[in-house]
Amino acid sequence: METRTATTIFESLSSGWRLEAFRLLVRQGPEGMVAGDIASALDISPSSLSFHLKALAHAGLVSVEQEGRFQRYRANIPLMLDLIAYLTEECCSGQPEKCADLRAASCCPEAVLPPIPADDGKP
Amino acid sequence: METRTATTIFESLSSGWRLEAFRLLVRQGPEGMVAGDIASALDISPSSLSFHLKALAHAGLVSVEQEGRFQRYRANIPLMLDLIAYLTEECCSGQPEKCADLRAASCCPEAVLPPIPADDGKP
DNA sequence: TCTTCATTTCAATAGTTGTTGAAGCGTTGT
DNA sequence: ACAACGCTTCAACAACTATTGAAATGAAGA
Repeated sequence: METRTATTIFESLSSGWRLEAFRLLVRQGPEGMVAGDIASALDISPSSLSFHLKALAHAGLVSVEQEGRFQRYRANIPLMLDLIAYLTEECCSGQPEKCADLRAASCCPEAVLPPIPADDGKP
Repeated sequence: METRTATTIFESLSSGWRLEAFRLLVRQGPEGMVAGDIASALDISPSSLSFHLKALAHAGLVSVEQEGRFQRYRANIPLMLDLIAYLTEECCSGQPEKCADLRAASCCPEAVLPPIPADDGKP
């Protein structure tokens, strides 16, 4: 992933409204949600929500599909996972022993960082 | 994690300089890096770097320690992992079958999302 | 003590972001 | 055709963010 792509995504998650909207859509899964329902759930004006959804869509974090007179939004979960991979890749330059303590500090680290490769002694 | 905390972190990763600095520190691991070396590595002015490191520190993503006349910065990896957990929690409202296709779309999804609990038929 | 060095702080400036309410656009139902 | 609906776009404005270079701070060595 390019730096530019990642910063655009982070920027899109840097507002409370946008983060809440995205999390709502992640919770909703493939079903997604139409704009009006998101606005009701977050208690935000349609115009303001539209502004924020546009930023999320521009970053690629949500997709839109027209459905009659509604606009249905869905979270782009694969992109979210790519972002996480980008953020965690090359942690401690791939020297797992340096990472061990840091990994242990989180509740379920092995679910998040790439697995520590077993050292089989080969070059 | 509170929304406010998360948006502050995302905001701190929404600039190219800050994201590059943080990734550099993640790669560096517990050893960290002094400000001057970060500035050289990124080819940025000390004053501008200081501004950006301050934002990362304010978000809690990096820590600083004085070392003689140097300032040593280190990535806060546990916080990074907490953020990831916050972002991925409750994906598809915990109904894994809805998530299956989305997980499959990423290169190594089981390393990133919480494991899918086996359905043993119990209530 | 005086100088040098590493880094941060400050002030000025230019550019960007978010909110509001009104207007616009396409879709649906009468 | 018309009105109602759902949503987006627009313009104006206030608030915030980043960059620059100069000045300040504080530690180390002569």
